[in-house]
Amino acid sequence: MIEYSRQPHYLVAVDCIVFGFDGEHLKILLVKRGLEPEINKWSLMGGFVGANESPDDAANRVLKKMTGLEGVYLEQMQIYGEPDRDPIERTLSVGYFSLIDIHKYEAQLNDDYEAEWFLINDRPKLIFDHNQMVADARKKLRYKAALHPILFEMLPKKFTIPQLHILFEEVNDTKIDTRNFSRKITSTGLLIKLAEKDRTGSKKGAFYFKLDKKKYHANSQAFLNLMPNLKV
Amino acid sequence: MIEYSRQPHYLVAVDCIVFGFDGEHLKILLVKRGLEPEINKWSLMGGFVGANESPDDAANRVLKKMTGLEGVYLEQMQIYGEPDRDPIERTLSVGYFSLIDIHKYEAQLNDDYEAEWFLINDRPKLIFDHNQMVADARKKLRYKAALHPILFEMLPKKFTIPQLHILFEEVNDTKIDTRNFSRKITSTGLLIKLAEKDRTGSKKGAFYFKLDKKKYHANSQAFLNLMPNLKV
DNA sequence: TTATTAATTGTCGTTTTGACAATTAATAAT
DNA sequence: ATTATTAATTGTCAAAACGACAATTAATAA
Repeated sequence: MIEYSRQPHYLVAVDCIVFGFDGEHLKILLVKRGLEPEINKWSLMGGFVGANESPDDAANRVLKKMTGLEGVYLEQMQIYGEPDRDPIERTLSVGYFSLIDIHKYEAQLNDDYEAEWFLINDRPKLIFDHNQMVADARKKLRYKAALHPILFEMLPKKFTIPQLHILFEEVNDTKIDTRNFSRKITSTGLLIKLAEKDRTGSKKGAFYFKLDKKKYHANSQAFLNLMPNLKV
Repeated sequence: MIEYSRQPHYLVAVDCIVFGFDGEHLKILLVKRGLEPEINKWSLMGGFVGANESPDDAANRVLKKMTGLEGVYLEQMQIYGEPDRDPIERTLSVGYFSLIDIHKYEAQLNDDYEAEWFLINDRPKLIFDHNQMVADARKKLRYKAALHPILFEMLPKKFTIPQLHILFEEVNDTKIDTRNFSRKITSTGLLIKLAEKDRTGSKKGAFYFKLDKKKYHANSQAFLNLMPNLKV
């Protein structure tokens, strides 16, 4: 009969794929690894799951420590558990992907943890299976963003439709008709138009919008169709 | 500095939510637990992740052992890792949900493992957080089935549209217009009409269909809209 | 031959979609 | 001051998808 005592025990870690948007391009936040093996190589931000915390707790803790941010969008992706994925000792890692407003990120932490933002399409090779994690996260981000209004999480409180438009194009790596896009986005009923305009980058200026938080949280589970000609 | 050696180690398990369809109702397969604690209580089928296997491997092994089936639909759901979820020792469990053709299930295994099929809406209380796992799996099944043609996995090779119709209604716990349903299902182009008819249960008989495997695998990632008036 | 039953095919107005064009509000140039 | 320029915004329209609803068909039983 199977008993607990005879079973092998493993290390359990979390790794976070942190996405941000600088107004032009999709970026991810990487850190220089601080322990052996592969010390000083680029990796995702991660850590071991402590004795008194759940994996979700651990991911939030790591994120807080390395970005200064709390209560950000964080979603469990999948577990990575090939027996030999860590050469030192068997470690299973729970992958999370996170969407943050890049401007809220506390830049002084760059120094503390040797963190750095990279263009998603121009990033260094990462340790272990972290490259696969990034690829999976990107795919999942695309999938979710096509159905649910999550990309707002990467924009400041006040944003314009052109900003949102560029972000959608970045995430999906495709061109989207501006006219149809703004109609579709406004028809969700999730945006509240503000009186103020953003004048940087255009003569006419683009109206700021903010999220209707109430409707956003009420409808965060609803299926939308935010991408034209959608084929995954 | 954080080192591997100082970190706590945990047991890692898998638990499978196995869905089946008997032609009328959605069912799940449960087993009587064979080890302490909570021995002889109903639980999901699960097991510890062995030293030389990934969690996916472990889930497949458990499923093979307890149902006799290989190569069935199996999808990672999420990890369950609250520190106190197992009273004996900290154990993290990866939840999987699986869709099988209930008729392929090898019934003699009922005796070997004290397994039993239960109506999804009339099941016993389960141990630990397994009740939550079932609730999560049900939600995820609904979500995925609304977008991707996965419910075929619970039907035999030859099936009729009325059978599929009942299954969709069961999964979504709602009535669906038969006329619109069959139009929508056939318009996916995934079904091949056979010459043979199923004569049980109706005078006219319903044509058998089979899945166009080629298109099915090519389009398994595509977004469909298989549920009318969809609001999650 | 007719009644019955469930499967199947059909109708049609409404809504959504997406390709494409025109207008507008500002600033910069003349 | 007038005009050119630029990007944001609003508009048009045909095709497709959607969903409420009805009629027909293929079999068996009466």
